[in-house]
Amino acid sequence: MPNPPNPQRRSEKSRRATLDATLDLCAEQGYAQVTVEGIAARAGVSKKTVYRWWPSKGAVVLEAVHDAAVRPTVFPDTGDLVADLCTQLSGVIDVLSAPRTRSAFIGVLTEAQHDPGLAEQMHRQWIGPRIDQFKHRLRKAQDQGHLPPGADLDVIMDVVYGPIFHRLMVHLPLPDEAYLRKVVDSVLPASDQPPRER
Amino acid sequence: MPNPPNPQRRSEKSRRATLDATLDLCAEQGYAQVTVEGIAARAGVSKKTVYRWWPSKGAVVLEAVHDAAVRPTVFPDTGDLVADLCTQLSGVIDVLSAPRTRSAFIGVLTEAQHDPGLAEQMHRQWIGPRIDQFKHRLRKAQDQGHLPPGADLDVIMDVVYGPIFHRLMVHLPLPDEAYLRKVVDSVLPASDQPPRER
DNA sequence: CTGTCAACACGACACGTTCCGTTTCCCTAT
DNA sequence: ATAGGGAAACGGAACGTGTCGTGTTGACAG
Repeated sequence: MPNPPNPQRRSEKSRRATLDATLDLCAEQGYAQVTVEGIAARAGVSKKTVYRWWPSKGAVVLEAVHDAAVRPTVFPDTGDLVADLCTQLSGVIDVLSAPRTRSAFIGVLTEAQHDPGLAEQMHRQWIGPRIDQFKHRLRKAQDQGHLPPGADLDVIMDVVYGPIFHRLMVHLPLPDEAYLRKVVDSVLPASDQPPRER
Repeated sequence: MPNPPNPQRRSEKSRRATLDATLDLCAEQGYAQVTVEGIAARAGVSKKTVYRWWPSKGAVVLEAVHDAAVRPTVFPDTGDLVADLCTQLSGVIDVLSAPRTRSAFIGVLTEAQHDPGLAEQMHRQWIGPRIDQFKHRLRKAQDQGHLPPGADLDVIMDVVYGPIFHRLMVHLPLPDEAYLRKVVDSVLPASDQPPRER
């Protein structure tokens, strides 16, 4: 019986080679053309090894993208809500534009639509934390009087992130900084002037 | 050499059976599990026949969804912009919620991310016309003074459709009517009535 | 701290499956 | 007569699994 492998003995070298090969291949051929066989070959790794640690191609790509994208998309907190929003959104757009991550990102996002397991993992290690950070930042802005207490955080989140996903799905060019600012401005209830000073 | 088939002699019965079987199978098994072989078998049609008229599974599903979704998502014009927006958006959400169309819709949308030909066709016969209708309706509202002349139609479109795609991709429940209205209200520059004080 | 050793992750390769997209052959309707 | 439709089979690609040596690794003894 295949006992679950022991993570302690896992070869970090193989792991890295696999993830790197994955992003490279996604960039070169596009997500759909990438196969587990191809990844293994490029990484100089056995297919068996890939399947030992990941259940599917999607899972490999998810980890590869997560690995590469977490850093550029952290949520800053400089005290200036609008600026912070724009910074974070720009980070996301960069990841969605950079050749090395774009296809992999889109691929895993779309694959998660058909693979419940992948969707669950993506949500747990990615989407969920982002949403929490986002709302946390917005609540803080509320406390500081930069945002009305009654503002609907869900609506704001949808409206701010929505355009990126909309344009992505519909194959329109992604928003640039100026456009982003327009969106952010158009939706954030302009109560920037403190109702009460902090 | 395979001459291009003659559309005049095409069997409408086979076409319908194929499209119906496609939606059924998508609903039953999910888009990813559906195969051309399965479609042909369910439709009582030869695989050859499918490939004679469509280049790929994605193309079949695109036509099937388009066929089923065009009617419920037409853009109304009652003179009331907010109401019309909500109506059309509800139509889209219905298609994205109904079991028979949901999986097929999402499937073709995501597949188009990896298949340029499919993306092009989807844009030509679907997305493009919708965008045109949308902007046409908004310009009319501008002419009638229901929307400020300076309003950025692209921003409005992104912000209004964005939440649907965002929530779809991120696996959150789709907006309901009340939520939609909130979004629409929050973004439409309220020049609907003579400038009200706020 | 160091040498030993069994466990186990690894790479290589081969296997049975599934589905693809195409082809062949014959039938049928126009 | 022509051309689309149905049945069946094809080679090819990729899947996910299994086997088999090889060699690295971590644990333990001294």
